[in-house]
Formats: sequence, structure tokens, C-alpha cells
Amino acid sequence: MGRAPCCDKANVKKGPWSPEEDATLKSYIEENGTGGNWIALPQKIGLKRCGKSCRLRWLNYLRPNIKHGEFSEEEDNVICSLYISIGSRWSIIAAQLPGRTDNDIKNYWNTRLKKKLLGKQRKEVQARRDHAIQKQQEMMMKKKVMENQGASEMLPDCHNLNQSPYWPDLAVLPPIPYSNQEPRFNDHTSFRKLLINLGGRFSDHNPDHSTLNPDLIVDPQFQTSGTISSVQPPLTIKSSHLEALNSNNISQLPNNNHCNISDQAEGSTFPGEFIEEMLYTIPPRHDGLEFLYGDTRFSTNGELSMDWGEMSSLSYLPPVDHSSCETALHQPTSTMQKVGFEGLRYMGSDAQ
DNA sequence: AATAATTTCAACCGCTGCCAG
DNA sequence: CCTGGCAGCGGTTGAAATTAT
Repeated sequence: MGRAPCCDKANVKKGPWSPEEDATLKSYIEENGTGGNWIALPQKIGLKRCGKSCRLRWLNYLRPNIKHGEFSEEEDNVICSLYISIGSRWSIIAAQLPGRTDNDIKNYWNTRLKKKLLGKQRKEVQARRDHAIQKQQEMMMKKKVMENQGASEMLPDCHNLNQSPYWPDLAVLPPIPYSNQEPRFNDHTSFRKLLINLGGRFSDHNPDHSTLNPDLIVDPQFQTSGTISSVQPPLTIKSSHLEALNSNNISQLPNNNHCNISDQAEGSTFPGEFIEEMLYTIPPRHDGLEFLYGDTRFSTNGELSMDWGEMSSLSYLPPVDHSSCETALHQPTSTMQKVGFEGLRYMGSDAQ
């Protein structure tokens, strides 16, 4: 049983492409196009390659306007924000980054971006931990001074000290199991949570979106946003829209180009100060490491059980243009074939 | 300089969804 | 409606390159 192989495996060359093979494939496609049939193409041009292999070679390497090399911070941020929204749908993410291929982005994510994020997360957690310890020490000092002054009976309890009631807990948290955490980051859900709690973007860099897909609509008022703890734009994505994206139910998405962001209460927004307050007063176990500490708000199958009201209050998503995702998700295969993959994959870039 | 360990990334594999017959 | 063939996609692999010892 099983389906027939797409080509005669015995007579097909595998492994790295030679410059001659590249030249043959490139010159043929540039002159004649793919002819809409990848399977037949290699035989037509005398290449001992599988059609799928030809397609991949063209898409990921030979095609014009492919961008190789380092990813910019803006690209990092786009990847991160889309990863939160739609997960590992690399082809859709690639559509937002002209010149980048889905394979490239996938590799970049798996080999580098994930590690960068972990490093960043560790730094932030450590910083908050240090801050908490410092606060606690300050409190102890105050208390000692007041005791020495014989005024200890006047001392309000820590809850009335204008301090977070959580601070005393912070210093006694168990150490984060760094050495063992790597395998637990393997699932997409964990990384999405991490990203959400990092503010939905990798870098604090002020993005210059001029290098990105022109379809990417950026609300100018958002462009001045800096770090997570700085003043934030109105939050965040409407839960129904993300659910729609996650379930491919595009009809539920808004028609406007912006990711309109609001909480479950329509139109309500959170001031940046409130976000900052939340980020720095909640216990660190809620800082994207729930899966390390076994937060019960996340179900055992790794699915996010935190509702979007809660989540949105912790997150900031850069205003990535989900309408382009919508376009991509809407494209039926036949249309893709007629228009050509360029039209789908690199909307806004120079279609060849 | 030699070897081992780690990282990167091109390419492959197999599944899914769409379409034509 | 069913089936076969195809393109497209995401996960995985493994060779090459790089870095550490």
C-alpha cells in the first residue's frame, strides 16, 4: 500500500547540487518558467533529479532576489510576533519578509533565534530576581532601623509598605533548572509563551520597517515604542482574531490592515504604566517560565489555558499586518498555481 | 596541529489539501 | 462521491563548516 513515489528513486541523484545542475535549472526556468509541472521538469531538461528537489532548489536558492545572510532585528521581531500569532507556519511568516524563504526562516528560528530568546529570557528573569532581592534587603534595613529607633510596634506589615506582597516570596523561589530546561523548550507552545512574556518581540530595537514588506502596515504611533517597560501602545490583539488565525477561520478576521488590539472588553486599553506594573510585580514564575515551574494554568498537553484577557495584559505585539497572512491563507492552490508562487510568497516584493 | 564537539543550513521525507477526471 | 496525482508545507536529517579543547 502507500502512495506511489513521485519519481524513480533509483535513477534520481540526491545530495548537494553541482554548479552545472544549478545553471541548467536556472536558465531553463528563467526562459520557460516551471511549466506548472515540477515532476516533469527534470526529465525535460535532462536533470537526474526529483521534481520536488528541483522545486526546492529553485525556491530556496536559485530564484532571484533571495536574501542570504544575517537577519536584521526588524526581521527578528516580525518572526517573533508572527510566531506568537500563527505558530510555525513558516511560509506565511516568509511572506512578510521579502527575499527570505520559509526554509531559511525555519532554520534561523531553530538554530539561532530560539537560543537568543532563551538568553534574553534568562537575563530578564535574573534582573528581576536581583531587583526583588534588593528590594527585600532594603525593606529589612528599614525595619532594622525602625526597630533600633524603638518604633517597631509602629511598623506596618509589608503589605502596607507600598510594596508588592509578592516580593518576600521572590528570594525563596527555587533556582531555575537551567541545566535541564533546554529539552522543555522543544515545543512551539512553550516558545510562544516565552515570546508573549518577552513582549511579543525579540529586540528592543526601534524598527525601521522600510526594509520590510511594503504590505506591512505600521502604525506610526507604535513605532516609537521602546522596551517592554516603556510606554506601550494600546494593547493587544483581539482574542477572536488570533483564534481565527489559529483555526484558519479567516472570515472572523477584521478587514482593516491593522492588528486591532483590544482586550476582551471591547475597546478597553491598558496604559503602559499598568503593563509595567504587572510585569514587575507579578511573581517571576509567571514570566514565561510557567512550564518550568508547572503552572497549572497551562494544561498538561501544553496548550495555553490562560485566557486572552490575561495574556494580552502581558503582551505587546508589533503591528504586523495580518491581512497579508489573511491573503495568503485565502489563496487556494489553483490560484497559487495560476499566479505563481512569487505572487503568494512574496507579496509586495518584485514578482519575477 | 589534531581531534572532538557543536552549529549551520541545504536537502530530504512524508503528510496534507486541492483539483481534475 | 471517490481516487490518483500534484504542489506545498513543516519536521527532520546529515554533511560541511566552525569552534573548542
